[in-house]
Amino acid sequence: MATIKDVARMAGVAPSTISKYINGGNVRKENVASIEKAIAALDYRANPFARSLKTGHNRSIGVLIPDMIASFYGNVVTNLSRVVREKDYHCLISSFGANHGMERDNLKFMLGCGIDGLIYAPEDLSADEFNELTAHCSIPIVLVDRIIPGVEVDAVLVDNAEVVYEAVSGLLDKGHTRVAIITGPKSVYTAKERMVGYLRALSDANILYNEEFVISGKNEFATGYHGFEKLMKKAELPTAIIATNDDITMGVVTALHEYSAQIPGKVEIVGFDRADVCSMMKEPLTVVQQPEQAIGQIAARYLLERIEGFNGEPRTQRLKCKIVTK
Amino acid sequence: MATIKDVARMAGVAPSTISKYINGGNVRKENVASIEKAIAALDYRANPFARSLKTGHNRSIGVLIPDMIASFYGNVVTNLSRVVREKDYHCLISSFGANHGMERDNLKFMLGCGIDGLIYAPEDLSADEFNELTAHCSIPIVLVDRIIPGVEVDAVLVDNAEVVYEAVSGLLDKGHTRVAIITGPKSVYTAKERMVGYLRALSDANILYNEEFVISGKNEFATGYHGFEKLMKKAELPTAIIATNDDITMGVVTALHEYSAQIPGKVEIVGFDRADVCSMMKEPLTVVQQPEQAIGQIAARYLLERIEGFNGEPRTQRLKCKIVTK
DNA sequence: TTGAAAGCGTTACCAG
DNA sequence: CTGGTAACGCTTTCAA
Repeated sequence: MATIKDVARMAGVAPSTISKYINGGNVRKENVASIEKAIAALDYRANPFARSLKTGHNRSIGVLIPDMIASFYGNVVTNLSRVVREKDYHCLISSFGANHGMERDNLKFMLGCGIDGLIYAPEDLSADEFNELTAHCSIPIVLVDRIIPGVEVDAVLVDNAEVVYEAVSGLLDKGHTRVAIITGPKSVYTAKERMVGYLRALSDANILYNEEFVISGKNEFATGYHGFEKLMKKAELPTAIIATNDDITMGVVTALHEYSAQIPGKVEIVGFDRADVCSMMKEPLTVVQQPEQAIGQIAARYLLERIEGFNGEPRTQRLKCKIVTK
Repeated sequence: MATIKDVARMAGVAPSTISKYINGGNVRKENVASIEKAIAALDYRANPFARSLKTGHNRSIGVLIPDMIASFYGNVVTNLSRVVREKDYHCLISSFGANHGMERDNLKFMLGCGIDGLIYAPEDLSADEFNELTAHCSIPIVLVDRIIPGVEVDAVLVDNAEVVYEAVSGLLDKGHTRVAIITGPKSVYTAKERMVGYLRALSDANILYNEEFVISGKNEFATGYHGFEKLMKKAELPTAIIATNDDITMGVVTALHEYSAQIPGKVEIVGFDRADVCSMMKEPLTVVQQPEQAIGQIAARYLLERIEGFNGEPRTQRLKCKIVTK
């Protein structure tokens, strides 16, 4: 690769002049011409390492998420990267597959790899671990989707408990009395909050909590599908089910379709995230739609503000989810 | 952040000794002790920019894919990152959302950002553009899932045409004569190859190609769902449909479930990728299962070999897909 | 085994 | 507006 010196030599000016030109300084017209020619001829591109060594930043942000298979994170990341791109930043994305060791490991790498800031959806990290890992690193961090209780940084979340409360209350208002929930791992922040909303709705309606109607498992298709099967074997069948994750929802919907002929009465489903699916189905499916676009955009903005020097108190943005029925 | 000099001062040795220690050289026992203490006390981590500036590499590879929402790429990337991690490399992942400008842009950034190698699933880049962009950059590149005709680098693909030929022939052998296909954009390499397999199977069975039975659209749920609806409005209904992408498959399956009561006769579906779904459905669904794990692993290995100096002829690995029915 | 010194490619400063 | 010089933090060399 050509270096700035090669360009300088070819253009007949000093390296510092090239640098100035590249970084938008004023350079005499005739020099501009020869510099541009030399850069084009040599296909010169500034060495990012050398530049970052000098400037201390490299216009890139890290994104650390549990997995890249869920449509939810895919959408968040897509929107987020659009915002940072506008400011000429780039995204380095890494996922840790809901594996605790890998989560620590990736976080460590991200913090040490020279990014200017990090957007992070934690799965299974304690506040102590977080503080230990980030102690000596000065880049700003924004948490998305999930928080670590006790960690005080900017965060962008949704109103998990509230929207589930609303959805379940809606079912109860319609006359359902046996509402089941199929939800994610008990260790995951969002699953916990959603469970809280479910329990509170039941309790506010004076309905006794029935352990049989609570199924918790990994955030995946199988949990929803098998969860539905399990529920349909109970002595008393639930008449409604809320699924708190997109993959779980798809599993429940698929199972419902398959078993519907054999089920006495109807089972009403409330799902999460897959508004695209729900909008197309003939049988009305209600889903909780998370504002993925806003989550990504606000998280990106928070982070960029910090990178550019904002130094105020940590902010927490709780975004409202929508409940959509077709 | 503490620098190597700080550590040296604290440990009472020279910076070069610290460097040697860090990089696995021999250091006197007593010095090891004080060095370790100093590193821990200062939470010292080598500045990656400075290190890379010196060594010319930074043990990271780039992964550039069309989107991060499809489960296919999610799985490929997950497996691939496992392999590189074993060799202590890290992945920088970027997606371009099937947007041509962004694809060029991201490729450019990736090539200039200092990674040691790149794994790339191109969507819409010509050989000329590829060659132009990579001309002056010396890192190895491995193409996955899709190739750019005319570009000679390592590539890991699946036998798209063959497996679709086999799947469609299977349908024809069963007696189906009206087999429809719902497939991705005509510009995408995999969609083109899969179409070839479809056409060849029909032609080998002496069945006339019927334009009405070919639906092409974006690789998404809606294409499958609406495609199914469109097909069911034809004067002559297809008795089987092959969907050449995971999202399209989910769309078709969902629509089938919804409309099945109103459809005279049965419609058999062959889908792509979502073996998890198919394994759980009671109505048998056939899917083409791509070896995502192998794709990721082999691509990673190819790339690491190149990074470590292998300099042989470009290799193309065509992996076999499996057709699974439950 | 150790450490002084040179240098990676860039930017920042300041004198011209 | 220009260019020489110093410095960023690290690794490498080589002499001690």
